[in-house]
Amino acid sequence: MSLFSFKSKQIISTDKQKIHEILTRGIEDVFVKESLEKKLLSGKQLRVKLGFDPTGGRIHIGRAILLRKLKAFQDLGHKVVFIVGDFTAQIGDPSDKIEKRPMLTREKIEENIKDYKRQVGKIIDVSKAEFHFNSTWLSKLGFQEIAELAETFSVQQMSSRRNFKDRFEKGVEVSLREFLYPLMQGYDSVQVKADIEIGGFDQLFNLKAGRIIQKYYKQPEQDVLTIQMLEGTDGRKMSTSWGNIITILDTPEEMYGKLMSTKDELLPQYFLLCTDLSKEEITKALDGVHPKEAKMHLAREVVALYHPRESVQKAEQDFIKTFSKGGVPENTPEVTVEAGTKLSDILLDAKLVSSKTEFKRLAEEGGVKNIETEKALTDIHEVVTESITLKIGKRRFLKINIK
RNA sequence: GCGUCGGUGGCAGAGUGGUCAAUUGCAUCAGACUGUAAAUCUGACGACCUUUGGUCUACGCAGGUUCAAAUCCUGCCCGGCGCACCA
Repeated sequence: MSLFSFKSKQIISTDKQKIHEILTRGIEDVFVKESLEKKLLSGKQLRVKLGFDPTGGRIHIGRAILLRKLKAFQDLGHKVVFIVGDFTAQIGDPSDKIEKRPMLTREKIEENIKDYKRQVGKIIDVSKAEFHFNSTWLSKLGFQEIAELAETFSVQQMSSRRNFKDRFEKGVEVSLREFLYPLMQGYDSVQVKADIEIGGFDQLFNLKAGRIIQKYYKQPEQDVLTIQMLEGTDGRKMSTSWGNIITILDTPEEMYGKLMSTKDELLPQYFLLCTDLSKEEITKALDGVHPKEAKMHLAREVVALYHPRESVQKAEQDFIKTFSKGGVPENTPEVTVEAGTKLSDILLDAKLVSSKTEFKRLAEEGGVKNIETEKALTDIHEVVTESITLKIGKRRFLKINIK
């Protein structure tokens, strides 16, 4: 062991209250609980692993639950270890096999990681965390070793994994390669000597695979922590393609608004998983409180985690002004046109409507309003002769100035 | 490779020669109502126009049959499943 490892002796907190919080809040499953508790109380610095694919994209607040959990570990003094799945990203997940994923170039991966670090940095101190590329070791494995790794699982074991089983029953193909994926992820754990690995509940099998592989390599087995899955703002699974996500890069206004538009039933879940409020505070925030007020409270709490305090207030005021009082938001887009320009053309140019037909529909439905007079503009051939501010539907606004 | 079923609007999934710009569900959008961009109800949901109507483009791609095709035929491309290939 080199001298450098003694350079910064990390002080590890064994605060029982905090440990309890880590192991229960927003947690779906802990495996093995006793072992993990013991480890955390031992005062030894633990290596907490989280893998991610460098495919780019924004981190949403469902994913942020994981990161916030990591942060809790980091706060206790433990080591956060990120595995950049550059290898697994390329060959790993064949579930979307309609189109073969384009191979990510080295530069693209680097760029994505930089971006990822920037985003993660909003939650975690990345300077204290380790980053490893799993191609470093996975690309060097030979068939000999892969075969040995494969020996650690039986086909029956793999087949009983729920999402494989489902597909067998439905008659949907499961490729052999998919069987290999847990092996790779597990091997990552061996390489970084993970004490703990965390992931979403859907990752349970892969996480546990790490234990099996570590055991094979005569390493102490990692304990596994799975996080509850956060539902999207509409109650469905959170997914980029559904558009029901809140990302940690959203502006305060976007975040606030999206949180306000969540279903009432999701309130307790969001409070528990997305804020730092204690259980008692959450109970207080919900008990007998008007859902709208509770939601505003939630929105303030969440926005404050990712944005400065002042912008929280601003976002709230903006929301009240725009939606509760029917006003105009701060950042209303503006256009300047010649007098006599057709309204339909202006809106089309401003991309507020996708076609003239859409404009026609909106106008006929009374969805295009002059904000000052509250009058709906129903004439589809309306021509603009003076400066006006329009509200189209509930959340599209445009200020039109005349040259 | 052989067989078989299939490729339809953002998605799922009807439709098997005219009444199809295409049922329905989800998503989306609007209106009403409200507690908010929630819930509920109502409506809209290819584009363009001189708009009780008209025109164009669209049901994997390319042709063909027909007065008429998402629907029938031929070829091609892509996908699911079964069989074979191993034992």
